[in-house]
Amino acid sequence: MARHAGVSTTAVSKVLRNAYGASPQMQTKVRAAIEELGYRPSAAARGLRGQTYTIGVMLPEIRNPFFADVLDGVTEHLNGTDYQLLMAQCCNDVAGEARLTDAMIDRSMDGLILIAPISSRRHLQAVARTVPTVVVGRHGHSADYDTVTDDDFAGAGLVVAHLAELGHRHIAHIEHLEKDPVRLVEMPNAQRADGYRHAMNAHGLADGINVVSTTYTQEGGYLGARQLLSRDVRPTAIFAGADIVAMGVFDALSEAGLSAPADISLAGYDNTTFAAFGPISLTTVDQAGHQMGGNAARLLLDRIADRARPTAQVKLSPTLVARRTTAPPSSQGRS
Amino acid sequence: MARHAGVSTTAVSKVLRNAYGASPQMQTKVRAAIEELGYRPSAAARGLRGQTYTIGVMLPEIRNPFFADVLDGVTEHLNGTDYQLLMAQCCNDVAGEARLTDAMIDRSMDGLILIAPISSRRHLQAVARTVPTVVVGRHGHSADYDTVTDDDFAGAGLVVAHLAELGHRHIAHIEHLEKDPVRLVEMPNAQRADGYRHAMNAHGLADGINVVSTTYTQEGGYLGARQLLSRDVRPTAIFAGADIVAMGVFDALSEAGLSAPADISLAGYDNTTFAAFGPISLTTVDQAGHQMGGNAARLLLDRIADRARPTAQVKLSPTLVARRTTAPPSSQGRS
DNA sequence: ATGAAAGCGCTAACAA
DNA sequence: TTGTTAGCGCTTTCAT
Repeated sequence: MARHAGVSTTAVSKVLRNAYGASPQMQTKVRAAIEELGYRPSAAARGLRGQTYTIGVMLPEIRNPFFADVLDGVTEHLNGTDYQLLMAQCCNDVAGEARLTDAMIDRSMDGLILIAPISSRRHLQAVARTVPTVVVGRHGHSADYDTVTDDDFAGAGLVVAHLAELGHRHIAHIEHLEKDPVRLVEMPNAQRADGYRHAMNAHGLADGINVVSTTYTQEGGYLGARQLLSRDVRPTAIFAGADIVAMGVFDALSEAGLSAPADISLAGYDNTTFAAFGPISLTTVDQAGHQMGGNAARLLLDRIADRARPTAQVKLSPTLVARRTTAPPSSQGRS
Repeated sequence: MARHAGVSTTAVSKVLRNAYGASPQMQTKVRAAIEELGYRPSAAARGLRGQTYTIGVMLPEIRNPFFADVLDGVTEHLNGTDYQLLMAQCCNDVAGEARLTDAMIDRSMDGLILIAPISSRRHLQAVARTVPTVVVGRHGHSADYDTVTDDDFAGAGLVVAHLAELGHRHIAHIEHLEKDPVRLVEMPNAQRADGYRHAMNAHGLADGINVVSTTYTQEGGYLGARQLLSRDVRPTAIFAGADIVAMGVFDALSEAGLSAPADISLAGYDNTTFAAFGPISLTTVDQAGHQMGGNAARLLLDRIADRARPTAQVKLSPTLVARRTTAPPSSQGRS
């Protein structure tokens, strides 16, 4: 290739990287040869010395549209740069996450964006010390990685305020069961549950606090709702910790011959496309996933440029999206 | 690392790859050193000589749950192997697809799975000649790449048969507008439209043929349905070419104060989680995305093992999933 | 069975 | 401004 252009490989390398020390005529000569031979530099070989121009994104679940929003934000920010985004879905267990981060490091990626990781803090730190890393959707400072989060505590408060304003006093919450002490502080689900309790107290609704612990899945929502519906005192509103959980609640409601908001008000969290869908029209909280992704990408590129820069914590504010599944409590709902 | 174990780098390499020529004692010695140093082989450097153990998946749209199903099938089949899956979302335009396939080739991936690509056949061939490739969700033979498809023609037939059996005679179809002559034959959307026409004729419903061309998006479904509803002769049933299109149809129906199946029957295609969701309960066609993914992974590994093997075309049979959005036509629906 | 040496396609330090 | 040279961390002949 270099021979074809009649120059040295160094020259080619320089032109490719727009590095210092390449005359205009050299540039044209090399570019012509590149064009002619359809030459493409091997990112793999390049990675042995310099950068691979590859950024890895780890996502826990591809089906959750919220993560797709985040991804769009990342993609958009990276458009026009030389970086290529490669993502991998992860398996929802700590060992799998470690395997995946290792795999990305082995492939000498230039930077990693970890979305809602469940790994130990210790592992995240180790990863971040090896390769520039941004953690999305997990609270907690670190000197090694930047973070982008949504203010989940405040978001839960928005939901409670909305329902309280409609006149609900007995507002139940379905949370994702969390036992690990670190994650209990850092995971969004825990923050939402805390925010719920705090807001209930703040609105003088301490008596209406009612939490069911399941998982952030449709199944979890279904089981949680069944539990709530079977209790002596039935809540007039349910705040599901995620839209996907609300889907499960819908299932349980229709099974019980109930509907929202006629019999019970229902709110979710994430503003997924599912929530926005007309026939559903779920009241929910918008996390601005797009912005989160954009911020993550920006922070990552900044860190790649300067690894010594102090870490940043970006916290975005959620907004309530009131739709048709929430309404004032029906009289029969009170008990 | 080799020094730490007191052996040559060659020996380490051999142990790592379970290659011939490593005594048991050598094995243990090396493995001990690996453990001790927490050593990880660089997949990047490895790629310069041998394989990278990386498989790339290109998907057009991460939000479509059908693609997630396919991905699950691929992942499951690859579990337990040394291969790591990395995916990238593509931009729905030919140039972007080319950029992405190039990027994956530059990163010396061992194999590619292209899901529903819109690139020219020529480009696909060029890619497949460079790296083992399996094309999913696109009809048409090639001597260079294996294919995995669903029998879309037959699937459309299932829908028409189901509706005809219910007594519908005027069944409209919303298709994805396709002009490119090659894609007109190879793309699933075109096959579905063909299958629809064929089945309508076969059932003696040639008069009821009514096709609207928009796009396979929610917006496309909305616009298509509005067009159908505004015509003099209103169909008693709508066959949307994809579940996502059916979502748009729902929007248009509720806007017009109509509902399915009371006023009009509605069927989709893909059996996405959305269709299965209780309150929706959309009649649709199941493509067995999971199986498609598994087959794609299997074919790819086979091809990586033997690049000369003749290509295979796997065509899976879809099944109808009758749910609650289809019913016999209401009398007022006839016009 | 083992290890020395060459080289995969690049980039970076240096010399010309 | 240019080209020469020495690696990056692996795999792969080919001697030993």
